[in-house]
Amino acid sequence: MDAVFHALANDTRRTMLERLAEHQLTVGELAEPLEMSLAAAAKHVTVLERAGLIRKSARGRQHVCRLDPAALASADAWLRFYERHWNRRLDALETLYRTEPESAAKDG
Amino acid sequence: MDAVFHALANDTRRTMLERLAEHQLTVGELAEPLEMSLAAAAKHVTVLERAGLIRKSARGRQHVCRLDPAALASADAWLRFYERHWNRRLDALETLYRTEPESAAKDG
DNA sequence: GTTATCCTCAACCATATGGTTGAGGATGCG
DNA sequence: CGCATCCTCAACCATATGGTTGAGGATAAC
Repeated sequence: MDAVFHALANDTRRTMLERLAEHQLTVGELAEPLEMSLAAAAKHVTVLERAGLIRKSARGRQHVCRLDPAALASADAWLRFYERHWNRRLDALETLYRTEPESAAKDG
Repeated sequence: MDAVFHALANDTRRTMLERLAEHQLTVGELAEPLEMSLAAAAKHVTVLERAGLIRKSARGRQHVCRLDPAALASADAWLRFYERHWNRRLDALETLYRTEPESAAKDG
């Protein structure tokens, strides 16, 4: 889970995922629009792979990357689970504002 | 967005958020169960705060932390948006398997 | 006023991260 | 074969991260 969120915590890598949501792409294709070396881009790909967000397979000398939604689903599940709590808190706060504005203001 | 996912990419901080989903807590209360110094825990709190995930307010010498769901909602929105694409890809892949197993195997 | 408590801040350290370059393996092409 | 291409690997560098300790500010308690 650390690895998944860490992988998502970088705009280059999120952009890669966005592009991979459309087509599968080779490492070179992923690197092409980026203003960094191929080696640097390949490192980002490795981070995504080790987080389980993508899979790589060799096709000749090209390495094709495609999305693996399982890890993303687990991150999503984490957020959704706690979202329930947050919504509960927000509802409670809203109720508090309606009934006791001063106390609610103190709370937040 | 980088900051939000970075903040989530650490188990100590996710645990803090889980606890804050239940009650608001002081920095000391957040630090108490952790096997690290108060200063280290306070640094984690700062990371959460700078990501916009929590808000801190002074109450005497205690600093009370409570969840701010807005940033979490944005992370959730990102995941949900791309989830649509992933699901579409998965559906397409499934269809491909039904109609052209060999070609589908090549694709993944 | 004095002392204890809660927390921040600054300095420091080890390791991780994100980039570079250069070398080289494996494959495709003429 | 000989060479170009795609990519990995290793070494290196600057900076960030996650922890420590020690000092100290602000507030609470006596």
